[in-house]
Amino acid sequence: MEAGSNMGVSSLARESPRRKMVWQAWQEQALLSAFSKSKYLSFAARQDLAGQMGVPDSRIRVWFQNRRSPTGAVGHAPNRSTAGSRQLASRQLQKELGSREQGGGMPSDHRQPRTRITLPQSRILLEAFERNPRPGFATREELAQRTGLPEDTIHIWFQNRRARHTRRGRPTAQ
DNA sequence: CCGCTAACGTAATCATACC
DNA sequence: GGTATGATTACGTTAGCGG
Repeated sequence: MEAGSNMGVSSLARESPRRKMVWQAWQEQALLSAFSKSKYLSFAARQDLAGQMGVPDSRIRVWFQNRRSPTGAVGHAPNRSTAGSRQLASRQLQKELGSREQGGGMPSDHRQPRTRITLPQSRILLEAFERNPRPGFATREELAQRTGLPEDTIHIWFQNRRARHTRRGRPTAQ
């Protein structure tokens, strides 16, 4: 399976992840309380909770993602990727949030507003991507400094970039 | 050493900016 | 309308903290 130049992961030591969050008891209670009300948080609600707890909102998002996982830990369930369930979940979120809204049609705070990455910022990220498509926390922080973008946005940018430009890249005439 | 779970990854999808 | 791409989801894996 290996022929030396594998773009692979085995020999490429992964950079250090972010330091693992350790919740205070009162923070965990706040999270549990919010989760019991709804398994999903709008962007506004997530920001609000993060502000109250004094933690980055990305940590709240990850906590909810992990918490939503069946048994909260994963490990089995050979369930195939059912596109239907994703759509359903999205629908449920929309419905929950939508039911509170009425006639307004203000989808603004459901999702984080789209960040508009400028060309100079793109150049910095692209250059970093060529050096290492999976930067660790320290590198992402450095890029955040250099670009002025949030670290979380940079993390997402790399995920999207890997998904769409790494392997079977199809620039489609560009 | 080991269990729990934050952090992280991929793939698909939703949503929006831009033409 | 179609394309590009940022943000969110489900689901699975990796790895750090603390017992």
